[in-house]
Amino acid sequence: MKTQQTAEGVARPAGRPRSEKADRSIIEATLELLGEGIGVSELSIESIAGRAGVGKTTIYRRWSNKEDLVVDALATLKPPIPLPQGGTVRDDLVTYLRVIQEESRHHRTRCIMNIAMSDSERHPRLAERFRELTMEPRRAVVAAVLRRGMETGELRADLDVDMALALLSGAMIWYTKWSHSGDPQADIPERIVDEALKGFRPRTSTPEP
Amino acid sequence: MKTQQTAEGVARPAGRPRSEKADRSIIEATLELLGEGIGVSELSIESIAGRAGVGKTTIYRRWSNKEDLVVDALATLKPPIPLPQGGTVRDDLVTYLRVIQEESRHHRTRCIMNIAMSDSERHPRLAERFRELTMEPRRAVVAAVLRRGMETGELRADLDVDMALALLSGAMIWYTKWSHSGDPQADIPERIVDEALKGFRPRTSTPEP
DNA sequence: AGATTATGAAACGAACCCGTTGCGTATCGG
DNA sequence: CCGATACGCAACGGGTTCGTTTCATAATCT
Repeated sequence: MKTQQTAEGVARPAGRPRSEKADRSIIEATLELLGEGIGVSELSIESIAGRAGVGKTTIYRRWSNKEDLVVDALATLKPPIPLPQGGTVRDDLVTYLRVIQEESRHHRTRCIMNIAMSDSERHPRLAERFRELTMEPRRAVVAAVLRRGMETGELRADLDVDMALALLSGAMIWYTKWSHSGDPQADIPERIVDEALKGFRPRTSTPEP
Repeated sequence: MKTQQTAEGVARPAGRPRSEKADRSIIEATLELLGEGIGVSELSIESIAGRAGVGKTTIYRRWSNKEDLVVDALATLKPPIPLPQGGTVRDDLVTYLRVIQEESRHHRTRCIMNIAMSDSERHPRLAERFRELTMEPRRAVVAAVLRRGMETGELRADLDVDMALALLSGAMIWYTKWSHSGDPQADIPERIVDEALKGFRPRTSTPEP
């Protein structure tokens, strides 16, 4: 096996190197198709090859099965890193939910989300990948905001962070999924946060600063 | 066109009548397959016919396309009508979420839910049918509970019922979807309700009766 | 009996998609 | 130049599903 050291010291096998352009166009074609609503099971290697302007051989040489390809494709999705980190906890939460709401307007985002939610049973690796790449970073960001609020006293000191996260994110998902007839509803993030902060019970005195 | 009046006064065309047994087995086979995780797009008429022990002709004679069949199949799903209507609002809400949680343990329910959430883009008629058959009745039940609480003073008089519903249901869905590694988490309904009732902000005095 | 319609089974041609192979060409190292 | 590998393309045999048609049989009404 003949190899050679490049200037950066990376071993390279003999022969024509693989085209990075082909790599990118395959991944991009995959994401495009998924973003158009094609489910993982309906996604065909042939359609990817056609969309990418690439021979099927080129795909099979890189990935042995469809799921591996989709996993790698999802891995290239960079989360827009919604880092509010500014004013009050209330404002940071609203900002965060606004990002989620804005994302949900993009057809592509909704389709990817659908894949993550529905194919989690049949494609656990996909679900896991999506979790660690998209869900977990955001969860951490919001959790940090909540914990800051618990320290400053803006939130209850005994708040259940996980549960608060579920209430906020769940409500946002609920509205993006079942908002009837696609009405804009621009103020949903504010309303979610305010309702969650206040709680459902009446309060006699308002301890807000 | 020769017809005849039956005892109930229903007009009947000449010739061999359609088999109601075939009707039922086709619908049931459809629901079985969907309940096993087969998506609407992967669902094939041939597989339904095979499962139902029926010729494809018999299916095509009744439904002109797959979506119509699935719509009719979903229409036969009776919601278990979770009607708490008993003690405090808090207990009724917990009872309701417990029903949702219990349902989400059944594989069939999860699959149907996935179809309703994911195929809503490509099959709006399916989503609409599911909405009016499953979501709406439950929404009405919980809304009634919440309104009762607003009258009795157990809940804030200015509570946003829709938003409260989104927070509760959204959080429950969130946990059923992303509960890591399938841990039981039997107390989730209580925790959701209590956290939602209390709200995130600290309170100085507790106005509960 | 005779007319009429439904049923299940089988087969049809067409369309996809699978994963693989062969082909001529392109791009690398030596 | 030569060996090696990758490329796009076309074709392969094999599979599934489509929607339709044909056929012998079954059920119902006149």
